[in-house]
Amino acid sequence: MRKEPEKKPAPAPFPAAGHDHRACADDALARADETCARHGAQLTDNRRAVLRLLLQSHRPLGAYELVKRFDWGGRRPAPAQIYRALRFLESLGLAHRIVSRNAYLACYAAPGECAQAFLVCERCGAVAECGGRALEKAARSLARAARFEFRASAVEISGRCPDCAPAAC
Amino acid sequence: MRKEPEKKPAPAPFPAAGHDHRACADDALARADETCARHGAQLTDNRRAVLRLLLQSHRPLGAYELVKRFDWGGRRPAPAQIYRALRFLESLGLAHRIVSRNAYLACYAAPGECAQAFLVCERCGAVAECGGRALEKAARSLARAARFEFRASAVEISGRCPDCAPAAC
DNA sequence: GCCGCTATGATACATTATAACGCACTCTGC
DNA sequence: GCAGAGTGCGTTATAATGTATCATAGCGGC
Repeated sequence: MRKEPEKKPAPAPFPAAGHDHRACADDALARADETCARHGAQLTDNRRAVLRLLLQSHRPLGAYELVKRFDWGGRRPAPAQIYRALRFLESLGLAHRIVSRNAYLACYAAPGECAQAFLVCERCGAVAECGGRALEKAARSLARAARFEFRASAVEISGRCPDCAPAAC
Repeated sequence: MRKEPEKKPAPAPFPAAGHDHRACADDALARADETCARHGAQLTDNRRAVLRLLLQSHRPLGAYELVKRFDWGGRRPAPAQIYRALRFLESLGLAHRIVSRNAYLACYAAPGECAQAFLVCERCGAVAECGGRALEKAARSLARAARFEFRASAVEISGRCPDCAPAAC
């Protein structure tokens, strides 16, 4: 999902039917370790647990949903706990906030590859991250034209994912 | 701000220094009347008041900020009141929600012209709506490549507005 | 040991948004 | 005029989301 050197325009951002969640998540977790090491940051138990939950779900989860799922030997962490981890993960690009849903999605892309463009299915809630070089370029040129100093762009495209689209084949 | 037939790439989306708020707001309000008439919807006192507040501020306001500003002869409306009006205004494209700020911005553009791309200043909070034809095109093609059925795209670009950018002249 | 730093655990609180209900008004058909 | 449907208003209560704050624990450096 993340190595193909630009053969297809978009390498099927929604996980395919036979998709192996576990391998995919383990993979991403390993990359997260690397990323943290590279930044001199620690992927503590807390943060790792939150990331793992996000990776397992393979779809965006709300902070309070994470609180519910967080198994802490019976107890539950306070929201602040979760938000801290999320902020950390976001700051390293290991997770993204889907602002239109108040939810958080693990990033499966390789470090440099994640482009902050999201396809959000209105029906099933699935979200795919997809490379938006063209989008970012357009955003940058728009900003430049308005003499606006670009820092980041967040693009959320809503519609229907392939599974939910009405028989588009 | 909204009639120039594509002479400049972006016609200064942030209001200029000598900008006449009142005229601009009255103008937009008149257009809102038209829009409502065209849709067979009523721009009731409540809705008009909320829209006017948004237009006056010329920057995004939170729902509770609107509650505070709403002068109702001493009393204050309940949040629900405001949210209802906002939902109505949004549904007709007379106002937009700036998701990244949980705030609402009046739309100053002519009905067909509003493009749902926003430049959000991180420092002063100003937001400009600006035409994003290229952006939307890129978004559409991205969606198509992922076999995703496009319905709408929301683009929020964060950075510094011309006034807040560090001496870019 | 002691300092400075970072992350945690906990409580409380702030902010944003919706549900639910009954009333008032308007329009329509009779 | 009047019943009934539809829409919007005003109100109360509550849900959902996000932060501030503070004390504590652990860890590395000196």
